[in-house]
Amino acid sequence: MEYSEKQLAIINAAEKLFALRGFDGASVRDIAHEADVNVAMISYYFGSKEKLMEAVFEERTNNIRLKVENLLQNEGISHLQKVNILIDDYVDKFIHQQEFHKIMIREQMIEKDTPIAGLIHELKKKNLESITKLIEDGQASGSFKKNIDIVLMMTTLVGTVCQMITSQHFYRKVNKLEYMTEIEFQKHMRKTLSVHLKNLFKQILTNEA
Amino acid sequence: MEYSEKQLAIINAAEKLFALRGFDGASVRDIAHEADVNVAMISYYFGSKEKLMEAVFEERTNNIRLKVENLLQNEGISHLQKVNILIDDYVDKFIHQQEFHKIMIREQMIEKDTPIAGLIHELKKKNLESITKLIEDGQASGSFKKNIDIVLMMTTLVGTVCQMITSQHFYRKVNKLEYMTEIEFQKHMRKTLSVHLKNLFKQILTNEA
Amino acid sequence: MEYSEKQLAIINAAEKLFALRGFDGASVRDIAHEADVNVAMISYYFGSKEKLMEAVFEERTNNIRLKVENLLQNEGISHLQKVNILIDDYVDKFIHQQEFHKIMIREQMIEKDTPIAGLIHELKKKNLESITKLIEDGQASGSFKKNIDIVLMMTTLVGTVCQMITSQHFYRKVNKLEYMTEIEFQKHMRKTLSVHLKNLFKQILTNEA
Amino acid sequence: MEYSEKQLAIINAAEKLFALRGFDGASVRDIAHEADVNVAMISYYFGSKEKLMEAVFEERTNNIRLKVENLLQNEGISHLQKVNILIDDYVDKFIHQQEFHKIMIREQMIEKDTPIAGLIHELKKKNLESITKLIEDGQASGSFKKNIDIVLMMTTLVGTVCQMITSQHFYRKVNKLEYMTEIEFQKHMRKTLSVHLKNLFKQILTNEA
DNA sequence: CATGAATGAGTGTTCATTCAT
DNA sequence: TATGAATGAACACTCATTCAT
Repeated sequence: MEYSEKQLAIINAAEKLFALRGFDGASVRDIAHEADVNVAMISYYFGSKEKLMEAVFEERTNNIRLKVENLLQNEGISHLQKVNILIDDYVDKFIHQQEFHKIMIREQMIEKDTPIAGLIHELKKKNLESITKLIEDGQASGSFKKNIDIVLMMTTLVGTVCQMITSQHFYRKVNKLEYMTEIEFQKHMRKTLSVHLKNLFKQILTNEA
Repeated sequence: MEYSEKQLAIINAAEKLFALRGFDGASVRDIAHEADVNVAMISYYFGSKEKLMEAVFEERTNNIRLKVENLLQNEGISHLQKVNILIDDYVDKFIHQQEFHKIMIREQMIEKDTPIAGLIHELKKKNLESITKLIEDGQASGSFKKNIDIVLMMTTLVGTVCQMITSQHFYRKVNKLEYMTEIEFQKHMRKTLSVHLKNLFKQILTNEA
Repeated sequence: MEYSEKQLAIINAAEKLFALRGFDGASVRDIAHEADVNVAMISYYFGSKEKLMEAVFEERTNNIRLKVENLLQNEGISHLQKVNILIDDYVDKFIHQQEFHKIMIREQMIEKDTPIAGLIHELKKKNLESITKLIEDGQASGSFKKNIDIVLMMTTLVGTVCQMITSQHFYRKVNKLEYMTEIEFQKHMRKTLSVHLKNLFKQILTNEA
Repeated sequence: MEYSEKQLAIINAAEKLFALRGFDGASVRDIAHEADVNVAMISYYFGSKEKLMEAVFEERTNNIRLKVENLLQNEGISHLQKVNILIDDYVDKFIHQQEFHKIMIREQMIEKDTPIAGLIHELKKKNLESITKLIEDGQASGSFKKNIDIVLMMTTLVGTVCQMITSQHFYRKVNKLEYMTEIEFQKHMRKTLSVHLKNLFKQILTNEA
């Protein structure tokens, strides 16, 4: 699907406002105003508010999947290094696409069987499969422990990053990091999360500390 | 604040629907219908939809704080055991009050300076202070490592539990646990999270694996 | 009709708020609060909000009719003096019962055939009849001119006083009488209107200036 | 401000119903129905019910001010004739814009400091200034008496016309003028008021009868 | 292709009134 | 008799969407 400049403006505005106020809290009027287009354009281009949300998802999930395919075949690096690369990749994606991920967090909680719920499920399943391959590879080679609850491990990965995103104001205040610019703080979060999660994963996956 | 039976019915219904659909997604008519009361009762009892949300928060946060005070003085158990008790306490609270915690997750993301944002901030700050005391106690006695990023550690605790809650359907499906009753599955989650988090914390806090 | 203390409190509160905000602008809750009684009392005592309005009317129109009967028979004073007494009486009544008269002004404009419209019509008719007798008496004795449009004359009397009441803020400001207390200003209005209207009536009724 | 046909329909309907039932007594649904437009159009065009009221005022007060400027400079007519022209002008305006003037009467009585209260005050002040000039001109030339309470005089003018408007049903009934058409009756009122007020003013302003 | 105007359903809230005690 | 609780209808207003051009 190729979108025009105006359509992309709408998608960007929608992502921002959906993240900030939730689906119901963001009105199509607000979105249209934010995107600097006529209100009618949203129905005109996307059919409905719900379809716009789906478009946001499709647009943002295109390149969101973890790039694990090439990684698997690369024999020059250790299995743990591969996992570490994946962690960095994931943290980066999350921090750079905070707004979209906020939407995901919200939508995950809704129990309705919407098309979006399906998209999220699909995405998570594929990510899980990629990781599983990587882990099983490491287990086969003896690098990783047996009996690893991969879903639980992923829950800690995703959960820690999510929580850091949703409560970043609190984290910043408590640690007195208000002096940083937004970008500096993002780098700080990125580094901190990276080190922290690599340590955790090393412990989960291997027997060493 | 003491609430009547009807008021509690409204609070319960509101908690459920706010958790499921978000504040804007849940209409007062829906809530009234769920609570089996007249729509006007909500304004009558709580003044407004916003005030109802605040009532939900006040009602649910009354007993939500971690019971760390008595724990600190108990000298019969090790510092790590104290932390483990706290983890169990936290996991229990979260699982038994899933719906309220979903609301908290949602509200955390909104950047507006609402009274509720203040309540959440206060709650997190107090919990953090409690934990900090416990950890510093352990550090002073040499049981725990120095240089522990407590906020980050808490982020992993809260994040992992949150993520488990929000994606429990996915977790259940992938692990083929649909055969369990809701209560059995909750027990399973509780146990799994408890063991997992205790392991992680042991690694974070001490030098042993 | 005898009213209890509470009923009178309600009637007084209703008069005040109906005058200030109009019938629809004053809620029964406001009235109950102003009267310091339970909301349900209003329906309980008076049946409905409309009936309360009627009660206000009945209560206030009991003694509002011009006391012309005795005046007619008094042969010690001239016809013009009798008219002047009536003018003073009318001005006094209006100024001391400003609030009720404001309600009357409002209700007069509604075209619906309410019981209140009937009460107002009746009151005006009786007042007109009283005046007419007095004027015709004066005409018979040769004191007053023939061909006097009594209704039109009364329109000027009532209209001037009404207008003074409704625009008293404007009158006070323009004439820089803010330094007066409320009571002083009422006395001032009373005197000014009295002199002014007596002059006008003298001109209308007689041939002298 | 230029209004579309639909907007004018709304303004006309609002004027009618506000005059008849007062601001609070006239619902936006009634107004929309009277104007034969969708309820939402009122918010769409005017923003709110209050803003609609303001629009009614702005629309109706555009040409409502007394045309005294040219009159002052005209040297071919006497001062009293000028006053008489003004009286006719005023009576005409009032009778032709009865409904709007009813709104003014109602709004005048509310003590709140609304934008509309300000508009009314401004209008009355300007009208008063115009009249004052005219009167002072006449006084300077010796045509009019000294020591005239102009505000009081205007109170009689405005009050008499107001009262005639608000109680026209009574006037008509008492004088047995029901046989007239609405327009005939309006002409009758116009003529009657004109003669009556000119007489009164002549007496107030000059020494002759 | 694009848009201002328009719509009907829905929002949270307040209303006068009635109910149960 | 007196009242807190409760009700259904109505309130002004906003919503996502559609229409006419």
